[in-house]
Amino acid sequence: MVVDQLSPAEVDRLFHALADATRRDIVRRVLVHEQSIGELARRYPMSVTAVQKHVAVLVEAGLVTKNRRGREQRVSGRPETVRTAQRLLDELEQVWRERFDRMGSVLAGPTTQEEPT
Amino acid sequence: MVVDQLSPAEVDRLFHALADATRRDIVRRVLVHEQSIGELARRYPMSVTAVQKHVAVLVEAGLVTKNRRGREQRVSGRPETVRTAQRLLDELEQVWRERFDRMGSVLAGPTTQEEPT
DNA sequence: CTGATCTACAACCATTTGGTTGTATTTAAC
DNA sequence: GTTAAATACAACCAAATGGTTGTAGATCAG
Repeated sequence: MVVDQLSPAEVDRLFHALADATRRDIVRRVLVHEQSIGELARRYPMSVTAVQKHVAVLVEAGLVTKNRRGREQRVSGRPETVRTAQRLLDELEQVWRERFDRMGSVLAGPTTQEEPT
Repeated sequence: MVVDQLSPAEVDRLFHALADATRRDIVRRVLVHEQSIGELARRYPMSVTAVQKHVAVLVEAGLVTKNRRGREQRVSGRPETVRTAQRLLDELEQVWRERFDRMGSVLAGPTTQEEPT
């Protein structure tokens, strides 16, 4: 039930990587098919260097990988890591669901016990 | 199938809000039961002001709400927004799944037909 | 009313972020 | 062997982030 293997810092990196529209778009593209830095850069109104940095952030987060192919660097998506993020949110939602279930118990009868602070 | 109503900037805010361990912990707590700023602050090694700022970020992201109750401000979690984040990730994963399906089609042979949209 | 508590907010600070330009290295093409 | 293309990387910059302290306004208790 506990997702981890990921340190809080890694989770930070993961969600931080997703908190930028350009990076999300890059992930979307390279989940469809790998693409070079240059190909990606042509799609955004920014320098190749800027895209390089975005890709570096995504690599650190584990959302994409780089594979050198001759003089280009092919970027491809890692769906497992998207899944990891999903599981983290599922855990969060589960916390709420458990409360919801407890509330159901309250409605069902007086046997429910509050957790002490 | 399309999640939207959320602008890219709103999605940015949502994931950015989740990209901090303290904020994730606050969300977890207030999903269980609402809590005042002060109560929350006692749990973290930082000032009340710092926690206030974290809560403000979470409010902007729609992950929590504040409700004044006398002199305190009760913070409670919004599970719908957690759900929204999940759907955004589901969409990302779906992009990959569609590619996977296309690859499957190729492997299965040329007779396979995509489901019309 | 007085005093304590809870929250708000401004000002400040160091670090990180997201971008730039410029230079260097590697690889491909001719 | 030159030249062009793709990437890497350092240096720089403005703005945002995540924290602090200090001050002030509400609200509750006595």
